Amino acid sequence: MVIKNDRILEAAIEVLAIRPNATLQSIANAAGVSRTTIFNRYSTREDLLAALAIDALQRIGQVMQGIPSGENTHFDAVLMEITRGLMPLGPRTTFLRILPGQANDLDAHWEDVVTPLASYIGRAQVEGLLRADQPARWLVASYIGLLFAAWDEIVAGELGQVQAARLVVDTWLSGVTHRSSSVVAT
Amino acid sequence: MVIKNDRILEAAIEVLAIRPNATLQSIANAAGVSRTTIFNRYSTREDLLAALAIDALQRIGQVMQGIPSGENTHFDAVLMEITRGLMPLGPRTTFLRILPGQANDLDAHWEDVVTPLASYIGRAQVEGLLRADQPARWLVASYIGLLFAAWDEIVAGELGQVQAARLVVDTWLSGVTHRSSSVVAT
DNA sequence: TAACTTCTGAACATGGTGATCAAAAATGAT
DNA sequence: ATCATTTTTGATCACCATGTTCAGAAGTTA
Repeated sequence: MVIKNDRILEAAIEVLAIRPNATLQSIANAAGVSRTTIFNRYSTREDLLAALAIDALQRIGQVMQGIPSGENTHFDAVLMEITRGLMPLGPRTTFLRILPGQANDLDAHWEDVVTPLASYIGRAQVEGLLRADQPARWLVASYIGLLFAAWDEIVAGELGQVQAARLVVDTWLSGVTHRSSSVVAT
Repeated sequence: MVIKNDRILEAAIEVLAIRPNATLQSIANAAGVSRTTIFNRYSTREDLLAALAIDALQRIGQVMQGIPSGENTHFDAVLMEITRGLMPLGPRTTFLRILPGQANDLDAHWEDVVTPLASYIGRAQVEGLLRADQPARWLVASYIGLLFAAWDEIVAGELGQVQAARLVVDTWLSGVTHRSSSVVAT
């Protein structure tokens, strides 16, 4: 799956990040393109928004593809690498939440995109690396939840990408309760 | 702070949950009220949306008020109680994310609402109950992140409120790594 | 140059938002 | 019950973003 770099999408991300209600005209201006051209490519405004979300999902998916499908030899290390790879995508993922959530087929895309992670986590659970007293689905959901939290903090300027990745992995694996040593090597 | 039960707000929650782009007219119909009346109370559409968000925040704040400000004698128990209290608010909190996030003053409201939790967590950190190698701000953010994850799962019908609360607390405190016994009593 | 595709600007219809206002309905006080 | 006040209502209007159509310009490929 090739992720193409569309001037319109890039401009839309910029403009909508500042003003979510921005006009298609203003997006067209930012993209250096006619408003008609936008309609040529995305028949409705909602289509454009959906394209933004799908683009974000594809980039997430691309990172997730880096997850090995074999044995979990270096679980923590792999998890950290994936998490680091995801950190830069924060600004793009805003649209996954702002989007008209209705019963769109984004959920299905999510499933696809997160599949490698879900499999990886599921296997780790079977192998005894992750606790088995929680639903596999929750393990995935909780990781994603921390991911969104980290993205928010990064966008808010409260965390750097490296630190954020470390916090996500560390918190997800070990929780926030005080203990002498961390599971993940610093 | 008294949270009033506005027919318009309740109708808006219902209608917008199904179709986020619903017209004010349809909301008015659902509320059994004239469209003009909506404008009398909320001067713009965005105002109405903001009112929904603020309402959700107020309800969250009300639960947070239940956090004791004294010593942390039963940290886990208090955390669980608060988490359980928050679980039913899932559907209302959708608007906190769907909202035109721009530079509205919702962030400030957030700060206010979460203050009791932040203080509570900060104190627990000082007392050695929670790990001190992570920013206090992240401890709060990660909890909220798991909260949103749980709300999503509940709305998706994947979890019940009781189980979801347990997962949030358990995961936040102890993480997902396999260990023999849970920190939180079941 | 010629065939073809994409982009563009203009014009138009549609529909939701927001404002205005006088009449109607509900509320409240005496 | 009467009167005064407030709220609601329906109707009308202007405005603007969306979405459509289309002929011509610009760019591409052969």
